[in-house]
Amino acid sequence: MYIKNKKRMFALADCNSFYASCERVFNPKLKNKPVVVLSNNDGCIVARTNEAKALGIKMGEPLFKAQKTIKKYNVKVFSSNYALYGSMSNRVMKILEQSFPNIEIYSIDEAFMEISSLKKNYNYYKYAINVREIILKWTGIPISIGIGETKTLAKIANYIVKNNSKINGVFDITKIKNKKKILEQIKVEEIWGIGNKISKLLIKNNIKNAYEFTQKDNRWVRKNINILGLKTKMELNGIPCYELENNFKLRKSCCVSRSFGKKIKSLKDITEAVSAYITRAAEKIRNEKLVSNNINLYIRTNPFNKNPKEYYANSISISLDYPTNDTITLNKKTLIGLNKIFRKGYLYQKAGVILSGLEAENKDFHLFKEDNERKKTLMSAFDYINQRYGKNSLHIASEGIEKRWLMKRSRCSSNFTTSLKDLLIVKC
DNA sequence: TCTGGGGTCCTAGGACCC
DNA sequence: TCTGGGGTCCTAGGACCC
Repeated sequence: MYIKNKKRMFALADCNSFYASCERVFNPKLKNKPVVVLSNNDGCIVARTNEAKALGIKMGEPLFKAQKTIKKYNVKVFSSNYALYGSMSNRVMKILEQSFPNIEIYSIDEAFMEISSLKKNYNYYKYAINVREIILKWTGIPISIGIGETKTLAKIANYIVKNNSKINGVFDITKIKNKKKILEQIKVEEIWGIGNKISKLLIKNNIKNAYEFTQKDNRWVRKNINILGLKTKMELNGIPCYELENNFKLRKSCCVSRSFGKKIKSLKDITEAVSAYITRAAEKIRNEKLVSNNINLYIRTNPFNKNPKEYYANSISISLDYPTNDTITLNKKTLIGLNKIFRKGYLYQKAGVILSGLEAENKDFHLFKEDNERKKTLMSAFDYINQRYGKNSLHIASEGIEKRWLMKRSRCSSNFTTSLKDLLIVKC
């Protein structure tokens, strides 16, 4: 419950160039150097330090397109190391949680905080500066904090910090009563919630910046964009439409998908890959005590290939007879689906499985109860062995041994925070 | 030659019913 | 020849996010 007329305040903390900053923490030689981190399969650039941004390397750019610049300026390149980033993220989030009572962890490197409940006349700016310093000192990760009357304005404030070297890590947009000048400098495509499609539509209608968007008629926005567009517009005007979301919400789907390290042709190789993906997905939902009602499986060739005769993509939705998280049941069903959609003669590039219709495991499950209990015991043993002796110590036969489909990951740093060997190296 | 992965929400349109 | 209308529910696809 919120007191009417009380000024609302949201803060957004966002780690700067997060993945690249993580690499820097454990490799001081990277300080002040251009660094980029790649997506899975060493495909695209997904994190860049300011030095790399200054060289004109774009977010999401395929590695091969940036290769020239990388060589010329000796940019340091890393494969993504999610074990490391996940553990660094936990450290940052712990400090934020201790500093702010109402927090929503929004992504691996971002968190929203509702700060209007802090003391009256509190100096939010000073407090945020202080938290920022603690995080930098204790984890080595630099962050930016934006403060605004709504989540969208906090995002804008954060954007301003990141794009203005004179601002020292924190910007409070609530201090600016007339926001016209500041919003005029934000291009529509930089607004949170306005993506590629909608920004093009707005520009076509002569709306080029955030201020012009705030001046547009509500009915026009509702009709030509959608309800979310209208909410975004209202948030820019300082009217909160989005509250903090609680972090314990059960997820609704679970996806495991990968591009293959090499293009693969045979049903045998795809079977192995798909089997590994569904096994991983089952593990993930078991870990969260969820069961699934539906599997969606898709396979495709390279979508960038211009020759339509060489392109094939298909998917299949498989309803389960009863909700389950049993690896063996899920594997069987998925592989039946795969046999239905697989076509010979194509070079496949990617496959994925999505478990949906997720619900909490029900202990009073009557139908198939005995069968279910037996499977559950087996899966517990399966998970125990893999946790105790390392990932994939035990796996099911259809995953295969050759694994010709495994992704590329040629420039990976060590798991400094999780492996004992690396911890010793860091200490020395 | 080489182009990521994992989520959420909204909406249009089809299926079905009376 | 003439062939309703309105409601609900579900799903696929599209848009967005990091």
